[in-house]
Amino acid sequence: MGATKTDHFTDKQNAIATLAKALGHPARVAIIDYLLKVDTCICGDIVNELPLAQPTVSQHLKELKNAGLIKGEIEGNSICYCIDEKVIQKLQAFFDNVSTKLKNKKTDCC
Amino acid sequence: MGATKTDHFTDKQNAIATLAKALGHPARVAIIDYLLKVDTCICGDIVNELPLAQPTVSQHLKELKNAGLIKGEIEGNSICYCIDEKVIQKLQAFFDNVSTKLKNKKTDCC
DNA sequence: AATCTTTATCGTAATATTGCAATATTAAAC
DNA sequence: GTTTAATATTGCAATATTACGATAAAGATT
Repeated sequence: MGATKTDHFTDKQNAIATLAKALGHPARVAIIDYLLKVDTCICGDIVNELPLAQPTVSQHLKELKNAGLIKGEIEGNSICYCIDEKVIQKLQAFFDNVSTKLKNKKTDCC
Repeated sequence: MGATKTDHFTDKQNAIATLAKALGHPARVAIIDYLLKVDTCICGDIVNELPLAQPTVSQHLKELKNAGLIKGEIEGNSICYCIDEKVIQKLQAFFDNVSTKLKNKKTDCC
C-alpha cells in the first residue's frame, strides 16, 4: 500500500494530520523559523538560507502552501511567502486542548 | 534520494519535525484523541477503535512511541499506552512562540 | 527583443511510509 | 504444560517523499 486511509477518520483528525505532516520535515520547520525571523520574506532568501537546492526548497514551499501553512504573493518577479496566522492558531488550539485534557485526567497510568 | 538531510538543520528544528511527523497521519491523531478521551488506555481498545488491522495499529503506536509522544507500560499481558505530557508541551510551546511572533510582526506582506 | 533573475515544473533515482497477512512472542487462564 | 488472548515482528506490495539536475515560465533589465 503506502496510501493513507483518510476516509476513515474525522475531518478534524485529517486536518491536523495534514498540517502536522507539512511540518514533519526539518527544512519546512526551518522555513517557518526563517519567515518568523525576518520581516521580508522573499523566496530567494529562503533558498539562500537553506542547505538545499533551489528546486528542493521550491518543493518544500509548495507543500507548506498546499497544507495552507503559508501563503505566497507575487511581488515583481519574485515571490513573497508568509505564514497564515489562522492555521497556526488551529494547531495551537489543538495542542492547548491536548495539554488541558491531560492535566484534567484522573488516572495517570504510565 | 528520499532520505531527509537532518544534519543540516538545528536540533530544535529536527526535534519539532520528528514530533510533527509522528502526528502527520490521521490514525496517529486518532490514537491521541482516543487516549485523551478514555481513562484506561489498553492497546486492544485502540485496535478496536481504529479502522485498521492490528499490525498496522501496532506500527502506528510504535512510531508514536519512537517519537516520544506516548509511553507504553506492560500491564499483565496487555499494554497501557499514555501520552507524554512533556512532549506535548514542547509542541505547545513551539506553536505559542510562532503565534506570538506573528502577532508582533511589523510587516504583514500577504 | 535579447538577456538576466527568480521561481516553478519535469523527470528520475533513492529511500520511506502505509497497510496487511502470516507468524512470533509473552503472559494469563485453564 | 497446553490453550487462549494480547501485542509485536517479519515480509512484502503499493504508494509517497526527498532531493536534485535540467528545463520551463514569467517578469525585470538592458
